[in-house]
Amino acid sequence: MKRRSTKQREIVYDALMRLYHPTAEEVYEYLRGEQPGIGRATVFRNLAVLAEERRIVKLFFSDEVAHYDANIDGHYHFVCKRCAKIIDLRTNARPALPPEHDFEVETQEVNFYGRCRECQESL
Amino acid sequence: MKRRSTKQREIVYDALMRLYHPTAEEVYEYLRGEQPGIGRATVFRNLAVLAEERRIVKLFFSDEVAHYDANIDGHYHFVCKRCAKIIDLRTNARPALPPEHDFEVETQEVNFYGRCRECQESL
DNA sequence: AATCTTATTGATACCAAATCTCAATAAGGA
DNA sequence: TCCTTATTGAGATTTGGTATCAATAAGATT
Repeated sequence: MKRRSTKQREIVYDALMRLYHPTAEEVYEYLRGEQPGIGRATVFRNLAVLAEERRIVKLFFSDEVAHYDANIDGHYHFVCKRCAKIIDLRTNARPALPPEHDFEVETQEVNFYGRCRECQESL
Repeated sequence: MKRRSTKQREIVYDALMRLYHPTAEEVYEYLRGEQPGIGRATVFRNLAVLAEERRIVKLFFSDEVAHYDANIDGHYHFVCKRCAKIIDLRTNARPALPPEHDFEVETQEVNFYGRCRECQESL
């Protein structure tokens, strides 16, 4: 099944570059503003396609909703348990798989959960 | 709101110790066998309570369903993208947060995605 | 440029995981 | 034993995401 390049796919990709770790729903809401007529399923589908093509990254945190990231450089994430902010952590270190395993690793993710600066005072 | 200890909560915890990274639904199905009468919502609720109390760990992978783990020692996970197996990776290394951040880290997770041994041959 | 094949779209229906509601039950302190 | 109220179980509801399908359009072939 040869893949075609479509206007909608690039619109979704462009939107993602302007948003910070949005969910699919958030991308859709954002685009309804600028591109009325775009379908919900189209947004969800194209995010999946883009992730499969490795142009974007699909992220999973404890809120149980997929988030997307146009930044495909390997980096960690910090998630605040109180305000739910997701923050990029630049790093060059990356955890290695224990060598005794025969796994073919394609991607990896490192997530930290806790409290961001602003939320540390509050209960 | 003082928490009470209940029979059902311990039943859920015991079940989790016997299962390997189950989803809440799988715990429920398992318990319906041994403890008919236990409610679905009760299983979901108690898994959440146990995770909040840090007696178990709630895990998030790319299948977008929460998994639970009675092993609370810090360890990594490998997820096979083909057969969906989740495998514990023992390790003593743990990634550190870049020191310039003011975050209070409570938990962290490290996940690898790829192909397990048996799935490397298949398309 | 006209034509053809079929990937993609958008509307909608559908599904499944998780949560919410609420009357009945039971934990555990008085 | 009595009281307060956290917890339970059944079922309804919510919600993120997927499947269906006729209409559209990408892009290869004449």
